[in-house]
Amino acid sequence: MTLNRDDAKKQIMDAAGELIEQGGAAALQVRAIAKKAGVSVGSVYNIVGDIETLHRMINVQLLDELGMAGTATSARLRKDGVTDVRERLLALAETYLDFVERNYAKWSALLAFNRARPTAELPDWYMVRLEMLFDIIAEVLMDTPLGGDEERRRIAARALWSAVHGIVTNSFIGSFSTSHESESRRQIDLLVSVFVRGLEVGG
Amino acid sequence: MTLNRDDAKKQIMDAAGELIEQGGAAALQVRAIAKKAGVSVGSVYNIVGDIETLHRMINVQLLDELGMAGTATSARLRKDGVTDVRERLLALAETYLDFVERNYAKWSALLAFNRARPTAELPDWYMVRLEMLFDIIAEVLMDTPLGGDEERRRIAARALWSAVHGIVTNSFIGSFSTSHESESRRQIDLLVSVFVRGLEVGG
DNA sequence: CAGGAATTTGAACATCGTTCAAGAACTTTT
DNA sequence: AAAAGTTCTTGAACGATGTTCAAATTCCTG
Repeated sequence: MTLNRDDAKKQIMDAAGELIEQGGAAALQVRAIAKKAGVSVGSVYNIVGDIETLHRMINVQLLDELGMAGTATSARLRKDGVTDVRERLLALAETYLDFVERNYAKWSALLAFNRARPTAELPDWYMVRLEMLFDIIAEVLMDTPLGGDEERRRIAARALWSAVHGIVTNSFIGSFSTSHESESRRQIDLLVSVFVRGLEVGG
Repeated sequence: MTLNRDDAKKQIMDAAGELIEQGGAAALQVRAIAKKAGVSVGSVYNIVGDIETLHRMINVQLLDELGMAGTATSARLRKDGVTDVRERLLALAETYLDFVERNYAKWSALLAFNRARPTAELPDWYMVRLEMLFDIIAEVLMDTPLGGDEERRRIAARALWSAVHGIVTNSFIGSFSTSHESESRRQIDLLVSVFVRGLEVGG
């Protein structure tokens, strides 16, 4: 019994994901993928193209999962009637932090993706998904003095998301073993709290 | 006339830097390095170890340069008698942004460095240099209500630095071609301004 | 200048991503 | 149901990569 194309594609994606989780982006090797997925080396190329494309697909899948996690948190907050901006931003940051913790190897591989010199072409597969994440934050910022100014709200949403992203990334790289969890949580808590207070005060 | 060991090392480092600037981390290949530096393949291994070690050396050099740039800005601000916290933080962020712009390929290669699965061992070559950068920020935060609380000041400094780092990284990845410059500057300006206002207001 | 120590060299090796002619499997036609 | 045509799968082969190490070369010392 052989696999049809869709099943084979799923097998390859799963094998690739497991390999990254076990050995990082460096472990994403055609022969290992083929063996784990139960197909030949040539089939990997027929089905997913080259390795770079496969890694891109893994990254897209990962960003989509993150987007769904963010959307789910956002919906839960709405259902629970949580209105406090600080609390909602912290909950979303917590969702992001949890996600990176649970998918650290894949996330690290995503960040290490750009090994070739950056070209002028913008990777829209990345940006399109980032926009969705920004929008989740922007929606929360509706309930601040920024609510009326769409442009500034957009800027603030991107800034906040990128800020949390930077904190999480640096904390994980920095002290992976012991205190990265509480360390990044404290940084996020302080940054978000102070930022929201600054928002609610200023004109 | 042959090269002595120190000269050869410098030649190799320079060649490696040029290769990264031209073709990213993927262009860091032994034979290209050896040819450009005027030594043999074996000598590259005798002098700098393997390619990963060489890339680590490039990264350390880069972080040191960034540290020096930050220290220089800090000194200039002190000499000019600039006391406003917001202005000083923005000047430091501008220094960072300029640095990444001028060394984009090398910086991108640094971010793409961790291709193997992250181990429990913390890369102290990275952390030691990051600490220096954090300290520059922490010094500025002395002139805020956080001045007395050393622990919270440390957290805030790391959070701020990581935040700016995240903004710059995302902006460069996002829209490399046209508006990444003004986009990241606006995000940094907004984040720092709101954050400082929140600091000066709250207890 | 001879002899030993240290360094440099590049061919050789293992392994990587990728290709593609040949075979296997499947579909359509007669 | 057999044949012809089409599509897909396979894995050996190719070029390129990081790394090694015996031989050659250079350097140092008595």
